[in-house]
Amino acid sequence: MLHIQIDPHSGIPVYRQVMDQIKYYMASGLLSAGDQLPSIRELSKTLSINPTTVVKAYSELEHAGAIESRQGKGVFITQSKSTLTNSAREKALRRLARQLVVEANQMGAPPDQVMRIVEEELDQVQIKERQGR
Amino acid sequence: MLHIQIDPHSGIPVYRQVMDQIKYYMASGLLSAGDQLPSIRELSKTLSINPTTVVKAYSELEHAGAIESRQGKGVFITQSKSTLTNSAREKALRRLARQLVVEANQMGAPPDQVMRIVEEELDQVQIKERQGR
Amino acid sequence: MLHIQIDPHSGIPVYRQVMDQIKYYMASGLLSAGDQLPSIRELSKTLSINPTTVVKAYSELEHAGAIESRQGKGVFITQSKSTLTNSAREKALRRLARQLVVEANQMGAPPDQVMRIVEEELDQVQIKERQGR
Amino acid sequence: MLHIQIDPHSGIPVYRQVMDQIKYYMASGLLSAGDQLPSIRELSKTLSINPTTVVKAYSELEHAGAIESRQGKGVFITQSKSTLTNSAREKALRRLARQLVVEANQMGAPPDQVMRIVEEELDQVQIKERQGR
DNA sequence: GTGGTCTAGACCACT
DNA sequence: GTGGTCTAGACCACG
Repeated sequence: MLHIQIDPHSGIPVYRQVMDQIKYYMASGLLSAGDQLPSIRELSKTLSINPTTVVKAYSELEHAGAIESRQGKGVFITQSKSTLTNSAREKALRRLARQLVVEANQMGAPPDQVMRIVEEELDQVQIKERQGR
Repeated sequence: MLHIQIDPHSGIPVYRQVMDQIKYYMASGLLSAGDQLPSIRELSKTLSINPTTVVKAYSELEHAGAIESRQGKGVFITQSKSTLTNSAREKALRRLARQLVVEANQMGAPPDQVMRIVEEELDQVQIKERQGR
Repeated sequence: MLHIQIDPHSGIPVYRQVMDQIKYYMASGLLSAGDQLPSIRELSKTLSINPTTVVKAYSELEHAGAIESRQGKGVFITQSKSTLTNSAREKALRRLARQLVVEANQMGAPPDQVMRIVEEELDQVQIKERQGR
Repeated sequence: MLHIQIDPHSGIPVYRQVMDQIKYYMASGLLSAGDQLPSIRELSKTLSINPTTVVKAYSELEHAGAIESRQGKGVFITQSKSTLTNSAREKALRRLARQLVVEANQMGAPPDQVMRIVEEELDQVQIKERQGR
């Protein structure tokens, strides 16, 4: 049973919130390859959102290669071998890193703090991954 | 003279990019209370963007209390640094760091690559700041 | 002015028909990098289909890297540098090639005919590409 | 003994894959008029798919006049080859070829690669056919 | 039961 | 004006 929380006033699109939380569960090992996700109808009822919003979240995740939907069967986590080129991957990560760094700088946070936080987040993913197996 | 760079392909709204970079200059000390900002007409011409986009950026900044427009005189900085508490700062950074880490995990990028990219981006900001002063 | 024809009884999803025809126009050089596509509202009215169906076609094309949509400006053809790995590309093409070959075999079409048809289609794309430049 | 292979990841509906491969065997002469097909129960067990999926494949084939089910006796082939005219055949193949070429263009794959892949797939079908006889 | 597509219509964000 | 998101509800395809 997946615990996803939606904040309709956050300004972040609802389908994005769904995607992000599923990705986080995957990174932290609570969801792994082969696991079945809640059905579109079920999740939409649980979250009190429109089914098509869930459809959008799921199909974006499918585009990203994170999940796979099978007609009449359901939606499943894939063992994603990335189909992105190295340069595309680097570029995407660099954009996120820059966002973090600029925000930190703007707030006056020292580089050490940024590195510490990133390390901690990396560890959390690693640790949970080990637990899951 | 303010060096603002707009990337129309970044996915971030243009008015947001303008705001962020002005806030960034305020945080890094290049702009401080009392300094005058370029006029709407001037900035829109320099950046080749729509004047109404600059209007939106300025009015959001004014709403946030960061700048003040004085009729017929121009737009001026009213405060020079962020007022966030330490814990709020940490929380905001952690959100961005988590996004980066989760995305990296998704793409199968190793932790080393993430750390390397963050370090590189941190260095780059430092360099720019030194040049600016 | 783009001439797109929709056959609602073909069994092929409408958004797919839109995508395929735009891709074909790109391949044949009638649309090239930088060109603006009809707006969502305009195209939906022209084709007498729902705007969200056009949205779906456009956003799938954007995922494929073929087009780019800019908030408040419109939708434009990109100069797509592929972000797919070589193996993913080969795999996708092989699937289509297999479909063609199996269908041909099923119909009793000789290999020569298949090769001839593929060459002709390749030529058509090539020729029009040269004309466009 | 029919060798049918199902790929649940191909995106093609399972019942379609079953139909296509039976038609393929008919075209290649491995199945001819009067031959008996495996029972629904047997085939569904062999392929590890749902019996209703086999029912759907068989009934579509029956509807198309390719097979005939005789109550209590089994399912039999009624015709052994495609009845398409040359021009219809050419048209169908051209549609598939165009799809392949357009997609290749989209991904920036050179014409040579397309030709190479088609040749390889043609060869592979030939080999299978020879082995079957 | 499952997911896939489409419609009609609304509101928001951006330029 | 542009695209982006969301809702409500329908029908079809698949297993």
